[in-house]
Amino acid sequence: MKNNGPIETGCMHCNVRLNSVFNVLDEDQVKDLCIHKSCAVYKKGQYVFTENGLPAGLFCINSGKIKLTTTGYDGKEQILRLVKSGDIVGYRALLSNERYHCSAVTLEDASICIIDKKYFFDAIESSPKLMFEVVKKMSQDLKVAEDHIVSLSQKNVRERMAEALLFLKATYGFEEDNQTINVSLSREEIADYVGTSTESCIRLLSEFNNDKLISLKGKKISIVNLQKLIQTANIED
Amino acid sequence: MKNNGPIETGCMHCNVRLNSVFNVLDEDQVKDLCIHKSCAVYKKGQYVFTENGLPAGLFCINSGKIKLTTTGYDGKEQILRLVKSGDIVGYRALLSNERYHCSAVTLEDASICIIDKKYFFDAIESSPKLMFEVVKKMSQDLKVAEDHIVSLSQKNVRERMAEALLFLKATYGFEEDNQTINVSLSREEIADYVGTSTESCIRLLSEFNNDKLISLKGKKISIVNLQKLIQTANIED
DNA sequence: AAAATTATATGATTTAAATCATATAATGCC
DNA sequence: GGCATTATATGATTTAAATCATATAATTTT
Repeated sequence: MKNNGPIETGCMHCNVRLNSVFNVLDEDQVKDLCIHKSCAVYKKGQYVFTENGLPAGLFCINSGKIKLTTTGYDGKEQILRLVKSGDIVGYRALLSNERYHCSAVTLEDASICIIDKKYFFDAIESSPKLMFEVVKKMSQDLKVAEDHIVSLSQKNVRERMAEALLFLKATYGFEEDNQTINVSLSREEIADYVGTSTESCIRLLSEFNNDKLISLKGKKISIVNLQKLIQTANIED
Repeated sequence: MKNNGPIETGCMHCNVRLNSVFNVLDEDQVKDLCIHKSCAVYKKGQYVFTENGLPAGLFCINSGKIKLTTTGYDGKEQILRLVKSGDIVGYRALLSNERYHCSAVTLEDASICIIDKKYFFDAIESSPKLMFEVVKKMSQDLKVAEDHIVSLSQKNVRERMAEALLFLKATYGFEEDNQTINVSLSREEIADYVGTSTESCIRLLSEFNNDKLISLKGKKISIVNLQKLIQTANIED
């Protein structure tokens, strides 16, 4: 027998509502939001949007992990941000009415909503709360970017590598074993975030492994000695 | 005889109104703005605000140049942004309700307004246009920061140095001679922006000078061969 | 104006990290 | 399953850039 009741997969129960900037909206506003969004499933490695493209709306990550990358000099990739479920993506170009200056690529299979551009603008104009949430998000990303600038400017590769592992842990957390970082990146991708060569990245991970700071199993990295890793990253506070 | 007419030094005629995010406000709104701002004069080298401080309002640069710096590891200074007249400063911490994560220091004598925090929030809530202007500003700063990340990750010091000179030119423009960059930074400050040692910075400027890309007179740097400097910076497009 | 401090300049040396090279392991593919 | 491709690993060499050192020029301070 067919059930004609409320669709359980709607916005009411999705990550976008619970963990994202949209948590400030009330039930009616969320319902309204659902009308103007469309959901899509992406396979690992697919592009959500690409550099120089025009934003059609705001992307909300329902599930899956995404990297924001830009093509630097000689085609070398730079990972600018790492995004997880509940996050919004592509807001910068959208808000400033520009083309994307980076691409978004899924790191694993993902479910992603796109909220229509026009509707998103209406929503933030009519809800200062939502606007402030988006502003806070951008403000946070700006802070992270500027912290990254300081690292790249002042730290050596070993320190940045340790810092990157701590950053991955902070972003994606641990798996059930409480020590394995819950994301799979290639050595090259890690290098593209850290700002080093793939070989140096591999070498340093091996060293950290030998020094029992981390343990390696394929692409999975476990933090074995957090305290020593923090020391290696040379973080203040 | 005393003149009781309109005060000519008010907001109507200041840079903040003309070149800044506030250009979207109408005459009445600007008048209102004036009531809630106070202006102050800063000597070269003075702090406008400092790292970890709490924002009391939004700073608007009437005249003068400002650097935003953060203290990195081992106390090494990092220049994060360079600001000119007409710009707003300190909006990030203010909007996200955080402490400053960088300090603002005047690079020359400056005249700076501060707009009361509460009033600024009221203003952006009541004027979506103003809010969008501020958002665009932050978006721009985020883009610049991420471009800087790519440079620091992928370019060598020589390329970054050339790029920095082009950035200084883009930010502050030329003097009347149409080739001297209109800002005076110490070699150390340039190094703190480029992410290199003071010695390397001095050496590279000397080299550029010998190679007739630039010419040096004290802290004043003139771009003699723009085309070659762009090549040295290795900029695409 | 002289002394002291700080900024700029340049040479010599060291070092971190990139590059080059090659081997092995893992993954995708017909 | 076996072949091809890509990813990881590690050694050897080179190179860019930091560091150390010292000198001179330019500011500040007294």
